[in-house]
Amino acid sequence: MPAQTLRARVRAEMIEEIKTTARRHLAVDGANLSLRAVARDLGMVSSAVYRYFASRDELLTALILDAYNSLGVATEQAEGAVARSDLPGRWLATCRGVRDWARANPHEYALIYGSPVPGYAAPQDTIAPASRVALLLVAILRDGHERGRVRAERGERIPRVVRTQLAQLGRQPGLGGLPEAVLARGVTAWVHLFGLINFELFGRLDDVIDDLDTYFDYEMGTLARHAGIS
Amino acid sequence: MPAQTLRARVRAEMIEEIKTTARRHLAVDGANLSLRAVARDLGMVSSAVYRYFASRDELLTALILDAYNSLGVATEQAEGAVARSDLPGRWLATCRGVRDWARANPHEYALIYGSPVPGYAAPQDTIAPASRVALLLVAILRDGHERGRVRAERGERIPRVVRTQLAQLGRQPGLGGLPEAVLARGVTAWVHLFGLINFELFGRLDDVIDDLDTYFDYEMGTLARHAGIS
DNA sequence: CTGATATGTGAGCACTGCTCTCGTAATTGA
DNA sequence: TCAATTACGAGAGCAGTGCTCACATATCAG
Repeated sequence: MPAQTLRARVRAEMIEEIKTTARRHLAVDGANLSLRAVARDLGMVSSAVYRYFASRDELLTALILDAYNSLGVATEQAEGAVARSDLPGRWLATCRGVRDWARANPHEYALIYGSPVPGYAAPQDTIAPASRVALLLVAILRDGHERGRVRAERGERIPRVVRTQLAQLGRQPGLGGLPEAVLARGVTAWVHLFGLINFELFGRLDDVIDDLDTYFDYEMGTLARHAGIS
Repeated sequence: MPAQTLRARVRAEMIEEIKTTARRHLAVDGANLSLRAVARDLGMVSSAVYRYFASRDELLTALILDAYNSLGVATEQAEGAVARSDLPGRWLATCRGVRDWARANPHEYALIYGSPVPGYAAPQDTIAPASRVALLLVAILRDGHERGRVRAERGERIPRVVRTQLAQLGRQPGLGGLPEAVLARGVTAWVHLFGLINFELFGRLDDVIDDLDTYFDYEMGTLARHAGIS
């Protein structure tokens, strides 16, 4: 007799199977995912799926959560493979990690970084997985700052409102003790990273930049230097 | 007897009416627009709509085209209201113009800058309206460059591949005669502008930045300075 | 072993995009 | 001016959708 009851185990497998086939359908149909089609593929009747997911939205939410975590681990692995002291290397690896995952899983990326489906409110438990990449960027900045190799650019004037906002943001767990100027660069880089990937994936750069690999690295390098990473 | 035949005129009005109610539905249902619901609102049967739009996709395409142009004229008007010599003012007005329009018409914005609907290929006639904002940004840079007030930052090294790509891009109509370094900043700003608005509209900055008005202006100012606008 | 629970089935409802046929109205050419 | 053509709206119908419900069966806990 296993630790889990048989029914619980087969249920977990079923959930995984549903999500897997749903992901496969996602790559074809995009966000308008058909529960019935997924059920058909699994050889079950559509109403049976509702034993596992209360609605189509709930299935999509599960896929979104998985996507955030999948992106998170992929990026963290890429970043983790670089020597701790190599800050620019870690930075670039992080950015590339996001982009590579996005290009490998464009539909899942669109699911989490495209337009939100109307009336769909992101549940509370998605916000932690959703911030993994941002935390990774900040971690690099913090490491660099602690080693004295990331310094706030002087002479730049941040509006007082923004500065206090950043200070407040810096008090959140995981963002501790960074000067506002550095944190500001972090946010800028975070926005630009996903902005660029969005434009690339959604074809907005198609007749603008050919060699997107090189351009991406160039832009991320600029961001890194801008953030004070040497 | 009018210049247009009566039928042609009432047809044009009908098309406009359909698009207007479709836009209203868009603000509620989001991108999954119901042709039947639109028809119901207009007191006609669903099949009648097909006399005006061959498919739901075609109606969406028309809305997309209108949205691009609406965003274009709004931004161009905002930019046009600033004295020609005030380059930072024109820049900020342009960026604010985009953001204001996006915030005023979030669903139409999502339609054109959110994830593309799967299997939907942007028709050829959308690319010109889609580039109006970008051309506006470049026009400001070109004006500044001609007046000798926008100078390429020295000391920055652009990869050769990117540089030749930018040179080729600069040969396109409307982008004439800008140094690659300036053009590079223009592209960066363009990406960042829409990246930031995306993050704002899609709620990604909700627990990060409170005073988004100030932050936006701050970021756009940084971009302008970065692009060499003084 | 028995009662409770979890799961799959199939019918059904209201909705969707889209097609087709059929009258009717507006337009056009002779 | 009149006939032929064209444009348009109505309505039925098809295949698909998300979702609910009653019902049967398999699995569990006590």
